[in-house]
Amino acid sequence: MITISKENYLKSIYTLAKGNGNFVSLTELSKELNVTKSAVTEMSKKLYEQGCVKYVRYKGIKILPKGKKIALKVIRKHRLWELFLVETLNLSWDKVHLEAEKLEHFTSDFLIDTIDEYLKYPKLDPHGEPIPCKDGSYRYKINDIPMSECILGKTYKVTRVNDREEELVRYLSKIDIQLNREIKIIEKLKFDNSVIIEVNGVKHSLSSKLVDNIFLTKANG
Amino acid sequence: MITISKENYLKSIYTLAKGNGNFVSLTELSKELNVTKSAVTEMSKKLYEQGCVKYVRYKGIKILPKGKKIALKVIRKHRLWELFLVETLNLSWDKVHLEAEKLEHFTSDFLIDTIDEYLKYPKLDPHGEPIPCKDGSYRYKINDIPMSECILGKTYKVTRVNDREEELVRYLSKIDIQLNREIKIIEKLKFDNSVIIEVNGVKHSLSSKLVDNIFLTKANG
DNA sequence: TAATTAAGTTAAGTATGCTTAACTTGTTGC
DNA sequence: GCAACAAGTTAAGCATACTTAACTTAATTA
Repeated sequence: MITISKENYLKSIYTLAKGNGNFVSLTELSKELNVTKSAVTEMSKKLYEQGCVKYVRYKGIKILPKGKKIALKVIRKHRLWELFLVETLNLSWDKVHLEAEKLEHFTSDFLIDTIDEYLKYPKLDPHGEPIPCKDGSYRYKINDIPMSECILGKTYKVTRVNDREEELVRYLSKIDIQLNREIKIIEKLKFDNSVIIEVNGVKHSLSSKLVDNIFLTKANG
Repeated sequence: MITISKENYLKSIYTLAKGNGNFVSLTELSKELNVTKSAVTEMSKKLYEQGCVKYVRYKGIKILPKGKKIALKVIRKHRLWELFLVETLNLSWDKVHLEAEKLEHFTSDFLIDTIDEYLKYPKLDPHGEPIPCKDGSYRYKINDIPMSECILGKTYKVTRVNDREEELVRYLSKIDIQLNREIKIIEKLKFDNSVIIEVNGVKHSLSSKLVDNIFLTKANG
C-alpha cells in the first residue's frame, strides 16, 4: 500500500536527488520531512520491500523506477493544483504551495487530467517548476542556474524559485520580483555568500539562503 | 485534535440526525461509515470527551454545538467543491461526490472562502443540497419531500437527490432526470414501494431505494 | 414474564507512523 | 591509526483507528 506518508517520502527522495537518481542521505531526508532519523530508517525498509527504492544500510536511499513513477505523479498533481488555483481563483503564488501540498494526495488521476486539459497542458507551474506529463515525462527541461552561481555585473531573468519556502516567495513579491523579472547582479559578498541585486532600479541585499533558492537564466540582450 | 476520521463521524452524525439534533444509533453510524460497531463505540467516547457530542451508553449519540460547527464546516467544503468542479471543469454531477469527499478534509478555510466568493455565494450544490455559509447558517431552507411521499397523478419538479449514491445519480442522468426536471407520478406500487413516473413522455419504474433518495417540489402550474 | 434477538460494549490484537534513548557504523582530522 | 563526531540503526513505547470475539444491555414478542 502506498500511503500519503510514503508518497511524501518518495517525493522528497526524488527531489533531493535532483532528478539524478543519486543516493540521498537519511539525515537529509529526515530534515526535509521533519521527522527523526529513526523514522526514516524504518520507512526506508518499507519502501525497499515494496520495490520503490534501493536501500543500502549506512549508505542511503536511491529512488527506483517504481518509486519515481509515484513521485512524479504526486509532483504533477502538486504543480497542476498550484497553477490551477492561481489561474482560476487568482491566488497569489506564495499561497498556493501549502494548499497543493495537501490536495496532491487526494486527487484522482481523472481529476488531475481534467485540470491539465483545462489549463491546456501547461509546461510550468507558478514558480517556474516544470510540470510532469501524464506519462511521467517532462514537457520542459530546466536550463537555469542558482543565483549564487551568477556572474557579477550581468543581467538575468528570474525563471524559477523554490516554492517550499513560503516566506521566500512572499518576500520576493514584496521587493517586486516575479517570474521573468530582469535583475542585475551588483555585488557578491564572499563572507556570508549574500548577493546584492538591482530590480527596477532598486538595490536589495539577498541572504545566502534566498540566493540558493532563486534560479536565473541569462537575459536575452 | 479533530482528525479526518472524527470529521467524518461528525458529518455522519449530523446528517443521519437530519439536522434535528436527534440521537443517532451506533449501528446506523457503523453502517454509514463502513466500520464495526466497536469502532463507533470507541470513537463515541473520544468525541464525547472533546465536547463534540452527547453520548449516552446503550442509547446513542447526539451532536452538540461544537460538533455541529465542525460538521457544517466539512459539509460546506464538500458542497462548494462539488459545485466548483462542475462549474469550472464541467465535471458531471455523478463524478464530483467522490472527489469532494476527499478534498473536503484538506482545504483551508481561506481556500474554501475564496471558492465561495468565486461562485458568488451559491445557495445549492449540483445535487440541490443547500450550502452552509461561513458562519454555519444556511442561505436556503429545504422545502421538498421524498418521492415516496408524493401524490399520485401530480406533477413535481426534481429539486434534490442524494449525492452519496453515485450509481443513483448516474442512472438519473441516463433516464434524463436532472435538477428542475418535471416528472409526473403515474403509479405507486404498494408491494415493493416502487414508483412509476413519466419524464418527457417516457415512463420509468423506480425502485424503493431510488424513490427514497429523490426529493421533489410541487411544480408551479 | 421469560426467551429471543438486536444493539451496544469490552478486551485483546493489528497496522501505520511517529517518538526517545541507547547503541553501532562510517568518516574525517590530527 | 585512532579519537571524535556525524550518520545511521535498533528497541521500546505511544497515538490513532481499525479489527474480531466474547460479552452485556435493552427491546420485542410469544
